[in-house]
Amino acid sequence: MNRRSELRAPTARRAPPTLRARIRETTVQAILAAAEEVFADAGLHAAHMGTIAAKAGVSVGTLYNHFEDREALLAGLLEARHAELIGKLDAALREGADRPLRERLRAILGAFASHCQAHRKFVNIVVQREVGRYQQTYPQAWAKKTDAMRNVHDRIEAEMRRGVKERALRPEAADLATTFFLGMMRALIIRDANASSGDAGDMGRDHERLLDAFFGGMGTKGGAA
Amino acid sequence: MNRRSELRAPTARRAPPTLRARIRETTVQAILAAAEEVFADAGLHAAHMGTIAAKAGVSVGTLYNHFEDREALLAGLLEARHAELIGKLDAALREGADRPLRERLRAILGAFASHCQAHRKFVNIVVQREVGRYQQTYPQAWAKKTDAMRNVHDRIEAEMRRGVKERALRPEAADLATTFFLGMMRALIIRDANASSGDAGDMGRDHERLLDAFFGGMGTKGGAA
Amino acid sequence: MNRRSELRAPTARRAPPTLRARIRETTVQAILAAAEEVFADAGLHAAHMGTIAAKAGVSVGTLYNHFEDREALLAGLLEARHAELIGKLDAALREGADRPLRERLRAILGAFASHCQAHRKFVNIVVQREVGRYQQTYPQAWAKKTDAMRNVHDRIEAEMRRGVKERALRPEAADLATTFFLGMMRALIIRDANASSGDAGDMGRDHERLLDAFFGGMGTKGGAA
Amino acid sequence: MNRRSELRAPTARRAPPTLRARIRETTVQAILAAAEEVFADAGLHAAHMGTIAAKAGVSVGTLYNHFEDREALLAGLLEARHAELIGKLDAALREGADRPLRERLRAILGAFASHCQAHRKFVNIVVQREVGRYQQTYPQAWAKKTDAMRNVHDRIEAEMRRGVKERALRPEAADLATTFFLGMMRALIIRDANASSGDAGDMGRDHERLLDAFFGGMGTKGGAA
DNA sequence: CATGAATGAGTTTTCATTCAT
DNA sequence: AATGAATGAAAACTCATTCAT
Repeated sequence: MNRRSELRAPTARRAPPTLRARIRETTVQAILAAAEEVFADAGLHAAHMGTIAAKAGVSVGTLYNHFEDREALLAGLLEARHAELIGKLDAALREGADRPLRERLRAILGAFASHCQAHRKFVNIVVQREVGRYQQTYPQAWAKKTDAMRNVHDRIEAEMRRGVKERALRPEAADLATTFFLGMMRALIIRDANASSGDAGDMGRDHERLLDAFFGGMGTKGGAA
Repeated sequence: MNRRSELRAPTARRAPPTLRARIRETTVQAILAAAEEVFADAGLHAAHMGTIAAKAGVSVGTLYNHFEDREALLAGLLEARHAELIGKLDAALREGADRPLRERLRAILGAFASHCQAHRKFVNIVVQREVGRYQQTYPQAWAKKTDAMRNVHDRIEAEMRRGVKERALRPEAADLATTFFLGMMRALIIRDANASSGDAGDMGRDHERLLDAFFGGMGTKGGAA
Repeated sequence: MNRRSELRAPTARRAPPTLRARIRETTVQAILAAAEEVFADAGLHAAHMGTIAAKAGVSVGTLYNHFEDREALLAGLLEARHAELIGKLDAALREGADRPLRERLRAILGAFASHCQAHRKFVNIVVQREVGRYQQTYPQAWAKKTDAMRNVHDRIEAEMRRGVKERALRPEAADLATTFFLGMMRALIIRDANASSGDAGDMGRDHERLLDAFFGGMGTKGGAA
Repeated sequence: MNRRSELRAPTARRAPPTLRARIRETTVQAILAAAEEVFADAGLHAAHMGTIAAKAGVSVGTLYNHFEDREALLAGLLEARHAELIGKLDAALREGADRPLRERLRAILGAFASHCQAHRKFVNIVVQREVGRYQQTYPQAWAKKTDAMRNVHDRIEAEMRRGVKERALRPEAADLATTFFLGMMRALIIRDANASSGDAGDMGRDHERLLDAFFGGMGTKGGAA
């Protein structure tokens, strides 16, 4: 994860391969958790290494022992969280693989909601698309972000295509379905993020409303002909 | 727009009251245009006063002759552009006031699309919600942003409520209708912003698709029951 | 001298082309003088920007208004001082052009001695060859140094070749003559630099001794046959 | 060589008194060899403990088990190498004690050349006089350096004085003879160090040319009268 | 003794803001 | 008003040194 650590002089002993490694891992996790909070709360540019270190309970130097520089820390954070999200997404899709589209999309919403609860702060960074702005400033982080976005998009789009085949979606809707679905989901997530963090609302109910709207629209039967 | 400029009023001279004012206005507009580009391209934190000045063709000092400080410049920019957007929005709504909801929403989409074309860069700042991140850092700008968001949201929500009364929207959809409508619209805007800026796609067609999806959903009639 | 200053917005006015420029020049000179002292006293790596700024009576920021970075400052210093040395050297050579080799070499020694008096500190940096060590660290500075060294060497070698033609030097000595001459001169300069800076010794006498040794050697007539 | 190691004496154990010592010595030699390279290649300030440790194949901690701190390592290196040089020099002088000055000086040149071959890198540190710059920064190392320089200078000066008595040197040349001799020798060493390390040139021939120049000068008999 | 992660003081560099001209 | 050099507080990053294992 860090160039430095890979260049170390060859260690002869093998004896305690786990103890140091485990401490190391603990430190890295603490750093990532702190970085998540600070990056989300302060924004990408205003997140200072000193603040992150303080929140992680380590010294600045330790940050640099584990991550090449500020950007590598951000990239590492994005990578870790995205991996987790993709994992949840795939699990949900695998589980609902042979159920109808509506249930599969519900599972996707569930995966996102679960990830939002686990990493509310992190989601803010990504959903609000902040990294996108820093394409030139943080190319490494940007790459991670783009990868993940495409992964998510592709997985959902695949479901949408299957949905068309299964006659659950109208064919002419196929190409914008993913865009609109993600747009509506994002709108929900942002609304909840903004709502004074206390009440999370009834997530389940909102998901049903989203699915209703997605499949059946919000108009009356004859109304908006 | 600037504390300094407001104290300038009681000048004795009368000679060319409009010439100076016009030069002044030209300068301010050039600064705003430059700020728009730089804030959008570089991001809120990485947008430097020197860069803006250079792009506006003036010196840094001039920036400070017109805006109290960096944040005031950002706030001024947000205010100017939002005013313009709200203006377009109101015009569209006034014009379509007695037509059905679908047409009123189409007019709203049109107003946004028009604003996006005029100020593609600016829209990036707002749609991507970056300012939200800087609540503590830029309170003044944050206030402007919040105002504008609420203004837009309220106007659309009013239409949605009218839509329910007009039997164009199902009553139970009312409270999330605005959220979903804006979410879908944003998804479209972002997609186009990302698409290599050359091909704008067929905006009109996408709007119809959005309205179709909004009113009638994307599912087959019986499919996702 | 600095990338930043060249990117400035085009200034319309031409009116006071000298005042600001003159202040600018004064500042640059003050910075170079301070840099010379600090680089020489503290060494290339231990010379801190803060120290230089303090000694120059300006703020750190000002250093960066005139020089891209630390290395550019060092490179600028080397360039300025080398230009001066080469100037003196050429003047000396032009003046003595039609006199015998011994006098031409004496003039060269004089040019160096004069430069040493004017920039004793600077000479320490170069004569002690410190920059050479930092080939990778300060490539820009290293290039300037190398240029200058070659310039000096070439000019002296040209004299040596003329000296052979004039029958003042033995032909077989030609190729090492420059090396040995510079070696002896450097030895003298270093000795004086180390001597508690007060007594400069009798420079003129030492030069004669050097020329004696260079032309006639230090052995007795028959002794070291 | 290190305060810590000197306090280790009253150990009760006796078992393998030489094995440990030999391992110890091996480690120290590896460290010194690595330090020599890194100090020479990177310069006194840019030579990092981590780099030295890596090159020596040990961990940073081990460096500190053998040397009090960074400066002690440098001082230890200087001491070891200087001791070796002085040893060679004394051997050469002892051997040539009853031969003429020219041969004694040739032996000195040989001793230096041999040392240069064995420790080309180290020689760079000293010949280029870099340590001189760090009088305040590395007082310990500076002291070692000064000692060694004086030792070398004194030994050569003694020979020069003997040379005067033996009528091999002109009396009036005596006081600058050492300075010039060392200056010429250094010039040769530096020239070879700069020459792309492959071709060492004909060292023996260059030494003769140096001795010719030193004793007989480079001028024609009557030329530079 | 060896190891290597943690520490944090010390440096370089950036950039919003001021102000003399 | 416009100009642009000077300012200096604030950040990122480095690396010698320590110490628990």
